[in-house]
Amino acid sequence: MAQQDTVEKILHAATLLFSERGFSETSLRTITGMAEVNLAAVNYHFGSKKALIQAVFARFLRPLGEKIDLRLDAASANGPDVSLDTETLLEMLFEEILAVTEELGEDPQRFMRLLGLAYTQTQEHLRHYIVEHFGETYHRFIALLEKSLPQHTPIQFYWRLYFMMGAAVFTLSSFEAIRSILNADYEQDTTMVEAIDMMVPSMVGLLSSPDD
Amino acid sequence: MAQQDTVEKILHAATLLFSERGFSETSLRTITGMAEVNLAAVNYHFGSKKALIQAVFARFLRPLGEKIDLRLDAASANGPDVSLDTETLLEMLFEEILAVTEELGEDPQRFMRLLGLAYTQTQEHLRHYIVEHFGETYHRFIALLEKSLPQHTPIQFYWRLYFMMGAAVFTLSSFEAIRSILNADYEQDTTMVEAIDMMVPSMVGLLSSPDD
DNA sequence: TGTACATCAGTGAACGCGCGTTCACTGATGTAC
DNA sequence: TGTACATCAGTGAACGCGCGTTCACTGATGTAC
Repeated sequence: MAQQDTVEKILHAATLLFSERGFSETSLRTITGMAEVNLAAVNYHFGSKKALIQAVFARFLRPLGEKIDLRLDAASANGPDVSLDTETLLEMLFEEILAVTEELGEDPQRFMRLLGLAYTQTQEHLRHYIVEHFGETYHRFIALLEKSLPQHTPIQFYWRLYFMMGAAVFTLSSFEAIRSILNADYEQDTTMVEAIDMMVPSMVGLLSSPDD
Repeated sequence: MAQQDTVEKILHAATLLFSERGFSETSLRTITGMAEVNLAAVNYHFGSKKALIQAVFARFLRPLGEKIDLRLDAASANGPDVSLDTETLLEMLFEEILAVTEELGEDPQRFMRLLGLAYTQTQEHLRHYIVEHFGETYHRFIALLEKSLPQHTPIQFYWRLYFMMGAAVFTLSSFEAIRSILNADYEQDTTMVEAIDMMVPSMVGLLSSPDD
């Protein structure tokens, strides 16, 4: 068995289990059991549980950052002061999230749940890791989003950005729960793509409605 | 020492520590250490760690439910088909959350963080407990909120409700982090009440903006 | 071509540690007669 | 009023368990001469 098989099997199982249960609720024994590899293989390949958690995020965030940088580079080819509107920026972000998860063969909902967990669970090392490895693209994207909403003061923009992130992370990471309630109470099925299509206009409304 | 002292000391320390670290990341030894009571006192008074987690929520949710029921009763005294507008309902909810936390001598932010954790951490017993003991008032409130937004289909309303809950829980539970970034980047301090004042109009906008 | 050695993915068993829980016990207070 | 008993909040020490990590080892593959 090639090394990549074991590493990839561990990353896939860890993505699945971490997104379902959280980090400290998931043991290495559960992960290696599901991946059908030896318990010691995690420490052999990654060094520690913390490093495995970071690797799970790097698997998504590295290609996502590259894709977004490419899109922003392409947009700025026309001139140095790019200006994209709010909706275009949000749609671009969701498109690339869906593209990355599809290439990795993972469910996009799992990735959104992981992002939510990175914010809400106590994993200081993880937040540092994400800022260090993904902060540049993040700030580049946020700066363009702010530019697309010139009506706000920086502080108003900042609050609304957080409201939006909360709505997006919470909704997409609880997608399966919301979906099953919709099924039970309204006899209506829904897909992640439909949820995003419903969410983008709401997000734009939330971001662009006038101050006070 | 009267029983209430020990019980209350445990509940206070647990509220503080759970909201900061999460449930499985907080050990009974840490809680009893901070509360300055014996380790075995938790199992003596509450029976188990799970029961302690539920008691921490009951301490907030029981009085909150009672207060909201009273407010809704008072509003419906004028006639059986109450109709309150969206903003009034949201303001009422936040007012009562602030009132309850003040009476308990706890920081409202901790309570919001606990609510967020109840959604995002794996604690099935807790979600069952909350629905069982607080579900009635919750559904009564949501029904009135839906009534205040007649322009939406039930499904549209349902999605927007989730967007709003995500934005509220995420923002208020990350309040301290947001506050310190605002301080550092914009040299501006902010309070929880100001954040809520800024949030309510955004929430109303998010809920009431037209479909598609 | 053959032999000796190095590299490296992977393994099985054990390590110490912190966890939630249990249990026999204490000592103060209240109750019955 | 005095004595025996019951109740109950609280305690100290130990329990077994699952955890992340470590370590000596294996066996296959590649490299040097």
